[in-house]
Amino acid sequence: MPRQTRHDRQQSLDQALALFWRKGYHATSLKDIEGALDMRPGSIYASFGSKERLFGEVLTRYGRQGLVELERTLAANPSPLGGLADYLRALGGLSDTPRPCHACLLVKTLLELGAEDTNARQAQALLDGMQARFTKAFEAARDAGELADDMEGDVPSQKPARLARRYQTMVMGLRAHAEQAISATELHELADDLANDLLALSARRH
Amino acid sequence: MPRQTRHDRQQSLDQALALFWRKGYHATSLKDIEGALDMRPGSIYASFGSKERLFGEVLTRYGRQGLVELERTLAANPSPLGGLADYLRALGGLSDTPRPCHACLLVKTLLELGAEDTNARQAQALLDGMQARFTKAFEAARDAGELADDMEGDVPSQKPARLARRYQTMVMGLRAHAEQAISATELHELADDLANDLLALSARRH
DNA sequence: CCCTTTTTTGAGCAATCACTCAAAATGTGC
DNA sequence: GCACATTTTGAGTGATTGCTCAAAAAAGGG
Repeated sequence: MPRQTRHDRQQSLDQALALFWRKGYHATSLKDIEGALDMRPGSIYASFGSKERLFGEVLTRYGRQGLVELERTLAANPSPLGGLADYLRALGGLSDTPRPCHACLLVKTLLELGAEDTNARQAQALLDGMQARFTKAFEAARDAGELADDMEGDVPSQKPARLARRYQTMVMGLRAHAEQAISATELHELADDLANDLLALSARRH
Repeated sequence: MPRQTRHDRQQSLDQALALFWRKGYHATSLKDIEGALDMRPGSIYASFGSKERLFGEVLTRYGRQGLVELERTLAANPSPLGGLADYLRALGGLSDTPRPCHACLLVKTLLELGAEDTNARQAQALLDGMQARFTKAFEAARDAGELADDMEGDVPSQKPARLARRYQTMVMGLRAHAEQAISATELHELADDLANDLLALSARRH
């Protein structure tokens, strides 16, 4: 029977996540990781293989958590468009919570490592997953009649996939903005404005 | 009389800029810099003091160039709101030009180095400068009667400062989005959609 | 309590990091 | 061509990087 390990793998990943999220990939040294996980190099390499692969697992974990949170927010609101607006507003509350970092780890990774790196591709794939979910939500909004069709025929720029792209642009921008020295009040205000612009998509048809 | 230097300072800065922009701060080693500038360590340190200070000068140069480009775009269009829309569309054309990187160096720096770093603060200050210019443009738009005042009184969310914040959010998001593996066509489409959303601010009043 | 299996340890590896400095090279004024 | 002032060189600094591996420690099962 395998002897039980001293450290919980998921917990170690969470600690590594907080570290990478705050400092970024390159600025996080193995010394830092040793300290955060309270593990010696040998154990770390036995468990995770390399710094690069550890970061990969961290990214996956982060991506899954983010998707779950999005799903929960959308489920809490009967209106698809309202759910998306709520998600924006929730991001505006980022500055209140004691997160390690306000910007999205996936975006940070993509920008730091460049599009060719393996882990950056992983981040890219996870971002694509988020965008796919956004598209589904906009489709639901359309089917529920929440989207204004300005003219009779369907307007290309109002197609769910393109709305989702614009929405993700806002989310990325908002979270990057949140990394700046900006007051909690101003961030709330900004998120609220963005949410209202989104809701105007349905209001405009009247 | 001082003997003339073998290298042009501005040209060296441009080469360093391309390097830092592509690889980020930490991933750029002095070996890389030596290669790009064709200078030996001693010369580099005599000219720029340290890697950190070199990066600082690079940021300043980048920021100034960006502001000049914004100014030119705004000046080319008699309508302030139209100018801002043009700037968005110009960013959508990023993927065509042979730039070292699509994302904004200031945002990359802010995300990589975290808000406490000296150079990140510099990046922050330059971003604030951009935002201030956006605000001026929205003020001009309002004074030209280009902004819809949905109700009679002034709507807080339509104040120039808040519009500028939202606009910068879009710019940041768009450029971060451009770092992803996205086709040139899709990026144009996205930038165009964002520009049209912006112009809708004036169209809505009818 | 001992044996086996698995995990953990931590000194130490080669490579690379940002950086220094005395010496060589290179212009300028005379 | 010479003397002076300045720039450029590049081998080499100590520190740190990600990582290895033989040995020690720690849990079952008997």
